[in-house]
Amino acid sequence: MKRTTIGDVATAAGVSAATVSRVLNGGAVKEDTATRVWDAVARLDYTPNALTKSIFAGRSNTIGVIIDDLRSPFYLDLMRGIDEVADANGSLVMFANTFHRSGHEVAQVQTMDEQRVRGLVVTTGDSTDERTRRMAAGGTPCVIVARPAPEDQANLHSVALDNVAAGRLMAGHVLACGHRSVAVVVSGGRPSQRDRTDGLRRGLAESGVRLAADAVISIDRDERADAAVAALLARPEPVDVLVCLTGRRTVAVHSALIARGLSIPDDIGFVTMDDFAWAPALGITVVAQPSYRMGQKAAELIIGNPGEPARLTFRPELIARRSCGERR
Amino acid sequence: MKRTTIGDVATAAGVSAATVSRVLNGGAVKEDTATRVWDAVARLDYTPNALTKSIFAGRSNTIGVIIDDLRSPFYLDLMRGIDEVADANGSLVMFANTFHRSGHEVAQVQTMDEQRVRGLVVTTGDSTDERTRRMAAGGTPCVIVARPAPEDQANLHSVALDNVAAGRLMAGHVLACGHRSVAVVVSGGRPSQRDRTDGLRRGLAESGVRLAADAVISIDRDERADAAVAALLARPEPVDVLVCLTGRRTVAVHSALIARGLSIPDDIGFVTMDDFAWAPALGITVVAQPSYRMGQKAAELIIGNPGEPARLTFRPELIARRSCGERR
DNA sequence: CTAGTTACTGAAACTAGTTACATCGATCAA
DNA sequence: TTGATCGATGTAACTAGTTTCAGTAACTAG
Repeated sequence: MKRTTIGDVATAAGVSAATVSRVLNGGAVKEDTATRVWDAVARLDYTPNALTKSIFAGRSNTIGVIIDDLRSPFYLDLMRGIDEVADANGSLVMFANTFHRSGHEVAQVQTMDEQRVRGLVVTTGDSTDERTRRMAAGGTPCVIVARPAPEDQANLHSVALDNVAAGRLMAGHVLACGHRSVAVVVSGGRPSQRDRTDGLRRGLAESGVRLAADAVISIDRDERADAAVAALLARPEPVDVLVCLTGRRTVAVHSALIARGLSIPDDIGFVTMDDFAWAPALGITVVAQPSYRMGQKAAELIIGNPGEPARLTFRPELIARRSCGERR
Repeated sequence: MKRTTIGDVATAAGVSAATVSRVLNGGAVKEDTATRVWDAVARLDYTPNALTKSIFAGRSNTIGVIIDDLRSPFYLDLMRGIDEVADANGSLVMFANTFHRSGHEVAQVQTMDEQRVRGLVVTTGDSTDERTRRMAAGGTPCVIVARPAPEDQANLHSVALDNVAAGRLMAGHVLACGHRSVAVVVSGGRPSQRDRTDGLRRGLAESGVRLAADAVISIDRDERADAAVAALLARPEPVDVLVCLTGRRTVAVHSALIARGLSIPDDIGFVTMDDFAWAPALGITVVAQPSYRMGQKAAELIIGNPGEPARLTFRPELIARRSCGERR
């Protein structure tokens, strides 16, 4: 099924393709000529080919986003923030999910580069990979989200939470709620997780509370949550509060606690990362990231594209509810 | 910043652009020529321009998705399903969010058409709009999700839940739990909402339970949930169970109930649409749609593109938990 | 030793548009 | 009346690739 081209419109209107282009994009054209062209456009149902425009422009008007998994309150809101700004600027969002297949990321970045995206937001991988770095070097603004800030390189920006502060915020709240024996769940060994753990550990240490090495367990799949919680609770020292440093595991860890018949916060306190729709209803205390705003900023960095690398750090915010045994 | 083109690679390798193209896409090329070309590709960091390929092919390798709002368990899982199939087929997903601005949808469809997407998934709007219909007529497979099946037209497919069955399923369960006085919350007057209401009403009627007209209230924004619930409870007849026919309002409606100090299911039963991550933890009974599978099917319809229109209807599934006052 | 076949390669045409430049007629000032 | 200017339009070159066609060289068969 051959589509209508600018040439077809030109023929129908009895003008050249150049004139049609001028009518469509605003050039000097006599009024009745323009009318004839618009008429032909409507009659032939002509839809210009944006791909062709893009190849001429050197790049498309699309922002690429590479994400591990949309389920995860943080990434979902990030996406929404990116999309909002993109939409306001007439940009589209192209989206690729790695579904946790590490290694797939490089291929996705390559694909985005082939699509000549206007900019790229990368949220996966432990650090900035070589492919992304080359893409930035090639002139495409790239924003690394929630990873360690990359080396100083043009077009390579970063948007991240102050993870150490997040850990400290949790430590402060946990202590304020009267807890002294803390157990921690993280997911994987990502730098962001390490920073949160460090912040928590230091925050606790400043009040003389020590976080034992075996009181921190990493869960890389939801199915492991039950076992991890069991291991944590089996330690000789009884646990006052369970701190979950990853929003991605909140459901699984919370469920594991409930499944063991523990009542929150009476039997055990619970704090986690990232606010979510059901947190108020469940009374779960969280340390929230401004994920929507981070997404907006990421998109703004791409659209504004300051030459020199920008490094944006966001402040975490404690939303105290009931799950940590807050006094009312 | 000028990017490396196939011509640059050709010059560097001492061959013509045609030969480079053949090396890259698999044509008959002498081995040492190919080696020289690959060498030049690596040395110059050449990334082929997919846009150019697409313009030649007549269409891109991207699936367009138009959605109201990603927050909503149904749409999120639908997206994930689409993405999974797209990814497996080397396709990308291009995403546009209408953010509930009705009318914006037509512009989004137009944009997707300009991008020459391989296919389009539309989930917004009350019915199939003219623009989408024209796009299908132009040869782009379009899948209408969760709307009334469009007229019989080539390339225009539909994927939907059997909404009447969903309503009946709810009626059956509500009755089985011993409830007789039912109140209902819907969102907007979309056909899917009407069908669910009809199914519910008929299911109840068959057991002699009448659903009063003023026992059904529509909420089109989360903020209205409190007022709507108040109005429902203010009716002379006491309400046994509140049925929420839209997954998008689950949080708001549930919270409104809790905010009034009602205990679920002791004071009032609660059933809603669409399963979600926290439903097991909260013990909320739902009628689930196979949203992930529906997304996969939508993508498969686009990739497989049967000429004749396909109309896929999915069966809802009741997941009984505790919120409806289930006997154990 | 020649004709036919095959493998490889390049020139040129093509995709669907944009844009620089040339052209043409009309208007206007000298 | 003539030269200059201007507005409107077409021609042709350009974007970055793919593909067809033709030609060359090498190889095989008779």
